Amino acid sequence: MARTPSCDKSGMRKGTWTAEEDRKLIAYVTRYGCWNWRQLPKFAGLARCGKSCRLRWMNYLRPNIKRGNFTQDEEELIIKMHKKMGNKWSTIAAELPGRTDNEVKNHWHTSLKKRAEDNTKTNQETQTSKSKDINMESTQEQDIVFFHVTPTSSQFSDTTSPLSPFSSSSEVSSIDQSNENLVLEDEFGFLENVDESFWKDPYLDNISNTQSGIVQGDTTNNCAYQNQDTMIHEDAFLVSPNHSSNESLFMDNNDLFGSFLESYRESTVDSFWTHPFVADMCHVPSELVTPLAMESDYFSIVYDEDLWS
DNA sequence: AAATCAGACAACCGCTCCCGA
DNA sequence: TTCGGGAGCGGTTGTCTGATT
Repeated sequence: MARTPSCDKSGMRKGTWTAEEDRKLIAYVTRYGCWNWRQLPKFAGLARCGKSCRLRWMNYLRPNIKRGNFTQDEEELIIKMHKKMGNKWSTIAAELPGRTDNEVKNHWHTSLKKRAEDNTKTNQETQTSKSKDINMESTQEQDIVFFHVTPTSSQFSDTTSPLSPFSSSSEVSSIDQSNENLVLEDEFGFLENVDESFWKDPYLDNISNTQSGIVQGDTTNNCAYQNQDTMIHEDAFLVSPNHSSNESLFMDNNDLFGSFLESYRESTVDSFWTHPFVADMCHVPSELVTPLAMESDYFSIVYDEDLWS
């Protein structure tokens, strides 16, 4: 998936974005906004063209982006809208909160296109068959075709379940929708299932305070984990507790940071899983994060108490 | 176990649109 | 009204990953 990093003629980096680049872009845009994409990389300390920065922010880093599999409703809407307006991906994406045009476009090309074609074919055959018996006066109803697809594992999650980068995995199928507590334990049973050896990992030696939940952060080494096998984000954003580093910008302006958190509070819980903000949340002052965690059944934090004390 | 294939998706490229001077 | 620069959009590519042979 990741492209081999390279540079173009002018020395601009190309290819996959690194965690460090993401961090710089997030930090800059969060503080100053995207006032000029062309100039932005220069001020943000990025050796990227503005276009690349914009794409990265719009498609992956900005808040409220929904990751994970498309629901059946979303897929039906995409197919329906595509039939009506063609490749107007941005218009279609606008009807799907949290989805980007790029994501919709990719999903169309990888799975929906063929399905839509097959369905149209089937539909036409059905119509041909019917026309032998029925003299249809109008074909108006053919303009909109609904596709009823047999749910697969990738379509299992409904709109009420948390969409995380892991929600498409097989463990989701063990969800007991009738018991929320059980759901959390089954799907995200990290805490009770943690292998002792995981906590002996030198990366996590300094973790001293554990709240129940899902996201496991390591402020010492800037990593966030979903479980011992799945690191959500390496080189996660560390907000300096002593205001001395460049990363202390959130601390310097609590109003700004407050509004930043507010955007998460207003969004669905899905956004907490948006890479890499989950990790970012692990590295903000506990007094800011804890209330946020209390509001969500799905979010919590592990942090280095000594670091923040 | 290795090779091959197909699906998925991040990212680039070129074109068009829009807006301000 | 025209022109230039920036932003946005859609097409396409390149690479990874999991499934299959």
